This record gives sequence, C-alpha cells and structure tokens, in this order.
Amino acid sequence: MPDTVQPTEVLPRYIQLASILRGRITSGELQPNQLIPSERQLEEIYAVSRPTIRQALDLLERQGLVYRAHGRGTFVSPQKLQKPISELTSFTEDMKRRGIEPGQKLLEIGMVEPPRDVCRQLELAYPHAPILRIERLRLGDGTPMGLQTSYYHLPDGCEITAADLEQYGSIYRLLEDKLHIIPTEAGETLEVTLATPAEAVLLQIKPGSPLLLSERTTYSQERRPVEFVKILYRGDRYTYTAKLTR
Amino acid sequence: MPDTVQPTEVLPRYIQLASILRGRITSGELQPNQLIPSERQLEEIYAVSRPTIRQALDLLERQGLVYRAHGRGTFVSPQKLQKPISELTSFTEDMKRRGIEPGQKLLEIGMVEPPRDVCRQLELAYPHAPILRIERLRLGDGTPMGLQTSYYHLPDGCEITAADLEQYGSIYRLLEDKLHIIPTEAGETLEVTLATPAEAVLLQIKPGSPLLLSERTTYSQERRPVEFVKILYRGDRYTYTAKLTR
DNA sequence: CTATCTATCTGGTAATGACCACTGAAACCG
DNA sequence: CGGTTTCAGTGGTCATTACCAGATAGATAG
Repeated sequence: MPDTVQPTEVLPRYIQLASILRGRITSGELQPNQLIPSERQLEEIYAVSRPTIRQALDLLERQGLVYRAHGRGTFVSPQKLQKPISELTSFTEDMKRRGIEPGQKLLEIGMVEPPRDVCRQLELAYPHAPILRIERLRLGDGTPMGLQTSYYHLPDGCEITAADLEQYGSIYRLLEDKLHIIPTEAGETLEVTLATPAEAVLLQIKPGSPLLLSERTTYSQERRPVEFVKILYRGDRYTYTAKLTR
Repeated sequence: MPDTVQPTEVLPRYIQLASILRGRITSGELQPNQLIPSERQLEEIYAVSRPTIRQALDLLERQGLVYRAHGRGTFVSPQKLQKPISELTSFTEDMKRRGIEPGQKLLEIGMVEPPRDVCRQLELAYPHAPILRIERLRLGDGTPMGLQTSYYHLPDGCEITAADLEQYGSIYRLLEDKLHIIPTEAGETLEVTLATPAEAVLLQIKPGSPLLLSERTTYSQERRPVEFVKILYRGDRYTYTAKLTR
C-alpha cells in the first residue's frame, strides 16, 4: 500500500486517500478513539486539497471507520462496528465472513411461469412468460443451512445455465461480469415459519421446526427488479445480523 | 414549503435544497425515472453553487430518492424503495409506520446487576453495579406483539423513572431531549427461538410457539454502548423489514 | 482562587473555476 | 443508406478561497 496519493493513478485521489487511512486504522497504527490529524494537517501531509480530504473522510465516516466531532476533531471509531454499513451480500460472502465454508447443492434449474407473488415482486404482469428459477440447498461446512428459491427476470437474450453457475460460483459474480447487472439495492423481510414435511427432509430437521424465512427483492443499478429470493434458514443454525444507522 | 433557498434560514442551503427537491418528488411533480434538471441548470434555478447542488443530490441519492448516471443525468428513483435507508427506529415508530396503533404495558422497571451477556454487550466489567432494566410488553392495536427487555448504561447522575417513561412516551425521545444522548448506530441480530411457558402466558400464545428474537446494541454519538435490548416477537404477528444497499 | 472572556484550534458550509470521462445524438463520410 | 466520427451536455473529480460555528485552553478580571 503506497502512503502517498498519486495523481497518475486511475483511482480518484479521495479513494486513494481513504484506502491509506483505512489501512492505518485496520493495521492498528491508529487506535480506537484516537484523534487523527485535522483536515488542514492532512492537507499538508498528503498534498491534496481540503475538499478531497473531506470526501475521503465522508466515505470513512459512512463506512463507520471514523466519527467526527465539530470543534474537536476526527476520531477512529471503536472497531466493533467497523464492519459493513448494511451490506448487500450473497449467501456465499455471508458465510465466508463468518468463517464457515459455504457450499451448495443445485436441486433444480429451469424456466417456469412465475407465481403471482413473484410477479408482483418483480413488477411483471400476471400471468407472465416463463422466467429463470433456481432452487438450491445452501450448505455451511457441509451441512444444510437453508433452502433457497430464486427467480430472475433478465433482459432479453440473457441466459443463465447450470454450467454458467458452476463456472462463476456465485450468481452475483455472474450477473456482474457477464451480464453487467450490478445489484445495488434490495428490500428484505424476515419472518418465522414452520417447516413443511418436504422442507424438513431437505434440511434434515423435523417437520414443524421453526425456520427463518427471508424474502428479498434485488434491484439493478437502474432500479429495475432483477431477482426475487426466498430463503428458508434453519432456525437452529442461522442468525441474521444487520447494522443500523440513523 | 418555500421553493427558493434562503441564505437567512438557520438550515444549511444544501439541506433546504434537498427538502425542496424531496417535496417535488414525493408530491408527484417529478415522476419516477424522470430526468431532473442537470446540476448546472439547478445552479441557475435555485441560485446556489454546484458544490451545494451536489451535496443536496448526494443526500437524496443516499436516501434512495434519486439515482445518477454518468453522462446521462440524474433521475427520480421508483418510489418503491423510497423508504428509509436502514433506519434506526423504535418499536413505537415502527408500528406507526405500519399503520398499527402502538401500545405498551410496563411489567417491571428497576436497577439490577446486569447478567454476563449484557455486560459484554455494553462493554462493562462483570460483575457490575446495578444498571437500569426495563421489561415491557409491546402491544399493536391492543394485542401483544412482543416482549421487550432493555438495559441502559447511562452516564453518572442520569436517572430514568417510570414517571419519565410515562411522560415522554418513547425512551428514545427521553434520551435525546433530557439526557442529550442521540442513538446513532446499532448492531442487530435476529434469530428464531421457541416460547417458554412464562413467555407464552405474557404473549398469549401456546408454549413452544416460534418467536423472532431480536437483540440490539445501540451506540451513542460518541460510539459508546448505551442500550441493550432483547425483543421476543410473536412469530405469527411480526415481520421484520430492512433495506440493504451496496 | 474562581469565574469569565478570548484567542485559536476544530469541523461545517459555501462559491468559483477548472478539467476529465462518459453518453448520446447530430453531423459526417464512405 | 449505413456505419463512423464528432461534439455538446452530463455527472465526477479536484484546487482554491472564504467565512461560520462548536470546543477548548489559557489569559484575564473579579
């Protein structure tokens, strides 16, 4: 990691500067609640203007790495909540962050006529021509964690096959790299249900066991609904975590 | 709502401008996906400089009201997700937003020695001197929705009594107005549990019914843990909603 | 010695000017 | 007519300058 801001770099200076400061924080050089150099000092240290400094600090503040106090200075946040803001992650990323080896078992993939509730979430007319449906068993360290059913409404001409899914590993990576669809926003709801016999078999639990049902609609960068996902998590295995800000 | 930006106002201009634009969007004057005036046009319309315009638009973009496309312009977001970002709300606010009349029944209030898990969340030594504990039954339209146990670690000399709670209605309002503690950040986890006999009686459900257990630690503006809350929601009555962004 | 004032830090807001990168449509050329 | 180039307009980045407002410590007056 360079410790100076290079005008020649492709990345904007404020992002470079944010990376440098983030590094100094996560490395432990700057301790929690420690006062960091003032904006005018940073101006001299890194030879960039104050608006740029402020843009970098805005970024770090939104990421929860620093907090500012008018008249006193800018401080390093206690690392506790330095994690994501309210992150949009895939199951795969989520598991890795918890130190659990993610896995999956493809149960079914194909084109189906979307049911009414799915049409509503994806803002489609009902009935609607078949769209992509994927049903997967999600594994954590080899044992079943959840049962996921996803529907994708893709632009015309786009296709996802089982082979693609195999190759990219993550649907999100596939969406981004191949189809240039970048999920940027999602609405999620969580509620409690009880396992049906069929679900119980797949998840290797008793019928009637409590499950955490997550429903998520994901939107592309143009705010079009792209994906609707239902995941049934085993109540005894899974904890949902979020970070809230005001 | 004034439609010009006044330098004399107490509020910063970029916030005034954001309010004006927000009003034009929520009133329906600006339709979803409609192109709004360019930053240079807004500069003339509202007689403020471009950095101020951009600050206002940054705000609206983070709030999900508009989205920007490099080289094309700024557009109104479809209102679907115009709701809060990932809001830090109290049970009271939450219920009101759903159109349900919130209510509560105070079960117990007093100073107790915090158990180990509470100490850990509030970053206190264990054992620790007694701190404030409040146990309440949360009602929605008069029927039990959840059972809430809260612990507060307040600065020396601060006190909360049952009378205070009655007067202010919301603990958060009390914290802000009386103690000048503004909750700004919280970590929340959600998981599934089953009702114990005691809990079942209070919530008027059968023992063993599935519950949604929410645990939240709230931090003040100085990132000190202030509050630790456990809420057991009735699984058949409550749905948790969140908005995620990347 | 205490309480107040003030100088001077801090971050917050704002204007001005400049250049870059991306987009899309009009103008151009084969 | 069809494909290409050009260019004007958009948001993205950055420097410079200025003043305001909250916080704090040292100077000052009581």
